[in-house]
Amino acid sequence: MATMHDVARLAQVSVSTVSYVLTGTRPISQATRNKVLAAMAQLDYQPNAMARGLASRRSRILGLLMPMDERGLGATETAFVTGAAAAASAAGYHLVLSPVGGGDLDDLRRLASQRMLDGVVLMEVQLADERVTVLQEAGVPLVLIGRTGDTSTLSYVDIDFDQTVREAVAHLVGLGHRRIVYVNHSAATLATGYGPALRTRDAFTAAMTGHGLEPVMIAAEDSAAGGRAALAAAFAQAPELTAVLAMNETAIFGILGELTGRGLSVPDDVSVVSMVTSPQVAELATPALTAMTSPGSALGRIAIEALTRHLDGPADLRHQQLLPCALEIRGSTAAPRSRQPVGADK
Amino acid sequence: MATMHDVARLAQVSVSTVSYVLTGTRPISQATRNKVLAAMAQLDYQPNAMARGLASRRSRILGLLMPMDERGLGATETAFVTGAAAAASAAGYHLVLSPVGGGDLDDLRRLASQRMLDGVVLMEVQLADERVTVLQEAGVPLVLIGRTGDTSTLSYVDIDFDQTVREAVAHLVGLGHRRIVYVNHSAATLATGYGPALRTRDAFTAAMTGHGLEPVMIAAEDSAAGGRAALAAAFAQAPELTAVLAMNETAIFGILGELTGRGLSVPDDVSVVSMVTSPQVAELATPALTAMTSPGSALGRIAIEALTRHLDGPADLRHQQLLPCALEIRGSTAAPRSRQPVGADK
DNA sequence: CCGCTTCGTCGAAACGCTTCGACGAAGTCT
DNA sequence: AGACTTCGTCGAAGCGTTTCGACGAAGCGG
Repeated sequence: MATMHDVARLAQVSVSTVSYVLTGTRPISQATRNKVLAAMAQLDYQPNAMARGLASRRSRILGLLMPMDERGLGATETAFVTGAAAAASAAGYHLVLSPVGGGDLDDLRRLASQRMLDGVVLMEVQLADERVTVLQEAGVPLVLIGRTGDTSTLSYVDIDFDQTVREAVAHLVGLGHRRIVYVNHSAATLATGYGPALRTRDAFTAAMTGHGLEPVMIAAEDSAAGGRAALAAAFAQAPELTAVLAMNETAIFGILGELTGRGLSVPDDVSVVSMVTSPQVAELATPALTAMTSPGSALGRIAIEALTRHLDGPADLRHQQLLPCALEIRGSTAAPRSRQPVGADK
Repeated sequence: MATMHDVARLAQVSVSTVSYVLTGTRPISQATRNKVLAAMAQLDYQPNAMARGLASRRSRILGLLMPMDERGLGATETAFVTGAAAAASAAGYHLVLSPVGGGDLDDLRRLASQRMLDGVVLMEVQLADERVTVLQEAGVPLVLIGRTGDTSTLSYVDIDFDQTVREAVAHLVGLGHRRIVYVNHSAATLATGYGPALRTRDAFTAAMTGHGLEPVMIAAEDSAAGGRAALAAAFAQAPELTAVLAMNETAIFGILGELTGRGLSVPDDVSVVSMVTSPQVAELATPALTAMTSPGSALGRIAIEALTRHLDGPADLRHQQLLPCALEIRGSTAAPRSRQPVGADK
């Protein structure tokens, strides 16, 4: 493995000159640069990342910390990752994904204190998230995907849940639906302070109230069975419902199954809108789901860009941005059969 | 940020003694050790990963290289990851996930040559995989999840597709099915030399032939639409089919939808077995799918253990191991209606 | 044609750790 | 009791970079 010394010797320049060619920190004449470059190519030289990191005190590695639960990464989260990876690579950083579970707070502290990561993007942030505290104490530059409760001091990118819910409700109301049920994540998830669940809940209430309608929300376990149970609960609370708005990507298949099981057709009897969903998942269902498509890769990209800007630029500016989901109409929404002049049988 | 010198000064020992306490490379008396440990605690000392890596020429970082396509990680792949992460942590290594796409061969070469990774686990290996070559040339210790065509020189862990298919077919045949169609990945995927697709194809042919039955295989695009098309093709080729064996986790929902669309019920009219599937996905469908459950986290764990053993132990032993999937019977398989004495209407 | 910048390069000192050889102080063997 | 091993510790030499101060060589205005 060739070192800088080897390159310097072959090119007949000093080691520091080689370093300047590599980093661009000081001007180098074209002639010298070419000599050095040629020597590098000839020796197939690759700088040693550790030595570089030690001397410069920056690793050029960014961490993307994501909790990995059993359920796996949905296409939405994957889009974060690919967007982030592309942006990091473009900015000349490596991106490493670290599957830190909730229990690994010490592990996280260690990782952060070891100066191995120049900065960190944190996914799936809770309203009160200890990881944020740990990272801040360790002095690691930080950007969130999601938001804590107190957003004032941190950089973040997040989905604009308020607008997303408002649009979804508007779509349904525009079709003529009046009785709309919102299927959220589980009660347990709500209790832990999971931001998206909480924010969409409030946004739903506000949107429905704004239309003069009564908001009905059901909490569903993140499973197909949870979706089925939620739908049963929904019919119990609002027998005349004509539309379901679902936040829970996992439960949605249970909801659809239960609907079919009750002999109800989508979208003729009940319309379904899936929130914060990727096109891939929306297409899995039959009929394909009308969904609010999450701006997945853009979120990842923007987070990384904010982070690198913070690292490279001198300014310690805060970046705070909300992105709405886009309404994509597919086959699971239509005007309600019973009150619209579409085909008033039954 | 405290350094080793600070600790040494406070504990009134030499720097090397502190290092020996940390690494256990040489014996240290209990008294000295306690002094050092106390000093570390008092200063909240954390060793600098870069300096450590530079001096010891090992980063204690392992890479898990996984291609990230749009579709996201299924629960199966996620299980690899969590299993691997747990094993790495237990062995005192960090695990970083690197989403290297197919095009990033140069990127991979750079990563490997920069001595930042002590070793690598490679996922989703093709039969002829350039990444393997690149990594081998860079001299990075390597374990595969999956296999290349020539398995002789490499360490790997993989699913025992042969046995898995055999068991699945045996289950179906045991129920009385004779006309079984195998829905594989797409023709394009097969053409790229994707091992699982190829191996299951051959295993299916062998298993069916072994039962004196005719193997029918359909290639399906990895999408719900692909599944629907595949089912149509299946009925064209084998109108009297009573069972579907599917390798394609994405297409399976299309298959089920199309079955329902044709007025066929699962499992009464057609039995469905999903291969290499996680319980979570199997439960999404209605009825829940009988599936061959992949040994996900075990695969990840074993791969990492093989890698760390290779790194820490002196031996350059090869580790080659196959794990079968476990048959989990749920609601999507039953005896075929038409030829079994169950209820011979229609 | 003389001081003054600017340019391009060099040598050497970090960066924070591991590891090697050395060396007293004990213990062990004969 | 002397010659030999351990045992526990130290000092110093790296590991392969970056970065700082210095310094000749040009280039420039007056």
